[in-house]
Amino acid sequence: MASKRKVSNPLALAVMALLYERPMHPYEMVTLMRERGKHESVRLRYSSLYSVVSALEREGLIVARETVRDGRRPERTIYGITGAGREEFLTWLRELLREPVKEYTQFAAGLSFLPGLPPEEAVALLEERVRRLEEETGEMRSRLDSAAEQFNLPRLFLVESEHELMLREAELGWVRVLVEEIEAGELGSLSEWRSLHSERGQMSAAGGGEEKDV
Amino acid sequence: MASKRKVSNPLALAVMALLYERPMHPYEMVTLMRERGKHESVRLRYSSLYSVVSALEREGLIVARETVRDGRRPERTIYGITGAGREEFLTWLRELLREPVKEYTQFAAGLSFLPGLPPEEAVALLEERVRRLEEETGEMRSRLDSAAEQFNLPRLFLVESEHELMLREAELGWVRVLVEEIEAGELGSLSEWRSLHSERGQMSAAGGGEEKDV
DNA sequence: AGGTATATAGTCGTCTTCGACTAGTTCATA
DNA sequence: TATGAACTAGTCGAAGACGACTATATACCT
Repeated sequence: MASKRKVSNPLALAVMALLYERPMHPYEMVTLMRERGKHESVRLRYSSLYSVVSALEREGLIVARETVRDGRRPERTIYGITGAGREEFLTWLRELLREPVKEYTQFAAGLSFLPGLPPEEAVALLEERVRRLEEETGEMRSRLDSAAEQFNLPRLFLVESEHELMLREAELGWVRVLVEEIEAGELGSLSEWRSLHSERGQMSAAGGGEEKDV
Repeated sequence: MASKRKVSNPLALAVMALLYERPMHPYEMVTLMRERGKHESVRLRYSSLYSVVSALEREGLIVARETVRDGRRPERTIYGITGAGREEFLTWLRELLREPVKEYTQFAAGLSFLPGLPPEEAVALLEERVRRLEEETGEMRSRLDSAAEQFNLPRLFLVESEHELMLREAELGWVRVLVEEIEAGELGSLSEWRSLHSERGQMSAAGGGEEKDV
């Protein structure tokens, strides 16, 4: 399973989902994705969109139906989904829901090199992160609540936003505890940690012990 | 802040971190990253590594020190970090720890199109995900415990693995609840949801209501 | 002696992805 | 009525990332 897809950008999934509903041209896809908040969960960039659309067409998952011209605007090509496209959409979607995949986050990369900073600085930075996460999650939660009630949209259509909020809140709780644990010396002796930075800013071991292989 | 870095692949951060310790050649970086488990938190690919190293050299963040040849093996170039490289490493690391950044996950993309499947199938897929997550988190936890005690490595050097495990466990709990909520009709009426799929497999609204903008 | 699996140490070409740019249209406003 | 912002609808070139491939050395097995 999880064999290589010919068009692997998740934006392609969104394109197929939209064309599953009805034929439309790329710019309309952008508009609809924005209206529905899908650009919060699927990275949307014009330049990628047009490449993705070409790739999908090349692979026979969508087809150009007609090109229309509106006044002197550039002409717009209207695409529709094919049978193969419908199948691919469903297969892909099932796979995404069924199979957890490893993601590499920026924060994980940062944490990997935490010993690269002295403990006091690490604590200060993480405390700043806590503040920013508090603000961010607060805003997410209120936007979520107001979106739900204003349009009385079933939660079904907001589930990805709830997921994002959940991840952020989990991170927030974890970082709060992490800060306390660092201060309590529970990650390792603070003096040893500090000593990695003693000689004129040179680290003697940025990555720590030699034989970690988790 | 968070202005564009000239070399933005997180692998570059790892390269600078390693060269902060001492000069070495690219293949040795791979070996060290593997030994220390850094490839779990920073995506490591040979081909990317060599591009990243060239880019860092081009930008003056690292320099080639010497090239040595060992028998008839290809020659290896040994790189060292520059002053600019040290600064860039620290600045970048601070930014990663201080500023939360939005990440787009595969699962979030999948969730966005959840209404594209009938509720019974969605539940089945998510239950399968729960099983896989249980297995995965179980393995992660035992590897983490054994790594800590076998080498009695301070937690400081495992913090990114703890972070990853925390995220997975949070997801697991959330998906379990989600399944129950779907079954209880708390995301929206199951019959309405089903009706999106009634006409010979055609969806009438893959993305749901028209005016969501969370 | 021969075969093969694994570790070493990369190169190359292709496909993807992105940021920057173009260019016409509509609308408010001074 | 000129002017500048915001919206519409993309194109293009360059850089980035990845998979597939190459080639030697060494250890192990039979």
